[in-house]
Amino acid sequence: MPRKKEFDVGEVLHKAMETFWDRGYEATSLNDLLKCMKIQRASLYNAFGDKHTLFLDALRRYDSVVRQADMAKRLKMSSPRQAILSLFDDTITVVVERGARNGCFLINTALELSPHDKEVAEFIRKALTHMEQQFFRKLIEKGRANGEIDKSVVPAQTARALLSLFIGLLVFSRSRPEKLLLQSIAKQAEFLIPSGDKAALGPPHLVATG
Amino acid sequence: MPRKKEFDVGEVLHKAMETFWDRGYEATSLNDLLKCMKIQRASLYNAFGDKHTLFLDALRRYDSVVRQADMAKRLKMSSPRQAILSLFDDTITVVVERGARNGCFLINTALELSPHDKEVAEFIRKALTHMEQQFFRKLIEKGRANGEIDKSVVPAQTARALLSLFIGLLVFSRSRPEKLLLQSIAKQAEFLIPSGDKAALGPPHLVATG
DNA sequence: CCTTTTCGAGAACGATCATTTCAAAATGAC
DNA sequence: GTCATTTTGAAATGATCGTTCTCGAAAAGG
Repeated sequence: MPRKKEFDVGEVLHKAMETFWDRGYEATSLNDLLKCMKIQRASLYNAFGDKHTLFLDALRRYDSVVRQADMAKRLKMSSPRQAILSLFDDTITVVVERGARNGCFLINTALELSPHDKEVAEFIRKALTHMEQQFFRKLIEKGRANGEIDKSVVPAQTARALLSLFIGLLVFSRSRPEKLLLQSIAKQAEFLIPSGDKAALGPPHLVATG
Repeated sequence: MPRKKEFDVGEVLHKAMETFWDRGYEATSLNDLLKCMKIQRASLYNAFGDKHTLFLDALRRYDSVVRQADMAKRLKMSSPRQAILSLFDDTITVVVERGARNGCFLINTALELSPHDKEVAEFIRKALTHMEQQFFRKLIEKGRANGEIDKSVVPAQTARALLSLFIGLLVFSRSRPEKLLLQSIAKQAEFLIPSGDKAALGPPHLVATG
């Protein structure tokens, strides 16, 4: 039978993902991709079809390898409340200390392509909904159940607010990656999920300090 | 002296702004611009320089004519707290009822160009900072002063959180323009600036309902 | 062996990109 | 009317876009 592929498909797809993530869809040319993926033109078209298909594959890879993997890791943490807060804290750490200014590939793409690309739009819609329902909402419910989060917190609504705050954080990480600014946002995330009977604290808005 | 211009510069710039706002910088071609501005190639280059300069002009126009004008209007409102909340409510109304899915030109551009265009990045940084300090922060301080907003609210931090929430709202308006989702975010904005002595309400996290 | 597929390296495709150029028409000042 | 100036319409620029194709060499299975 045929000759085997000389490059690892997942590996070069990952490289493509990084480039699209950094520059967006329109600003990334085929030559840019070839350079970073280190494969030939024919190989790219043979393995991935066209640019748009490659982009969707890269987006899917980001969603599973980066986003869902990270979420799964946090969902397994023993403290639901800490799982949520660690997402904010870790994001800040990566931005401030390691200088990661790429934001989130999904959010970047949501703004660039969602209004004009139905296929991309649908994928992003599902990913954001998944993040809202299966990450934030689920963790809030677990936290309420085990007493870490105050019962007054409404899961559905707070999940949406946390996601919104997190999106703001990601936007800032691309345009105003200032530590104090990002920390204020994380602090308010904490404020949205006040501790329950397991941990004693005053009314949440009284602990607001930076 | 010379022949007079046959088009209104501000008018055609406004048209260019709308197109860039809708599609972004890279996805908008010169032909797209010429079609929507209804002027000739030579006229465009004569009046605005090149595409990048035109884009910056459009961005500046958006900032002054759309953003700053709206902020100024709200800053003059009698109730500072309502001024903030009306920004969220009005945005939702425009998105849900008038189908405005363009989001915010500044935020869209922040994600598309900020990491790779220093000139744009600096302008956006200033605009976002202005919005944080001169709109949210100033209104929170006024609200605290006149008793509409509880004294426990920390202006600097809450201003950042509100801006972050608002950015989330704008991102969603481009990718998930669902009324209930957007309203949850607005509700949490309300939650971040609990009423002071002028209006009686329980602890803020107890009023969470849709 | 032969067949099949992928490889590297590149040429070539037509289309579109942003930008420049140019002659003709139109305008306002004199 | 004349001249200077700027618009207009359109053509032409060279570059780059995504995509297809060529071609010989290399590698694996029958």
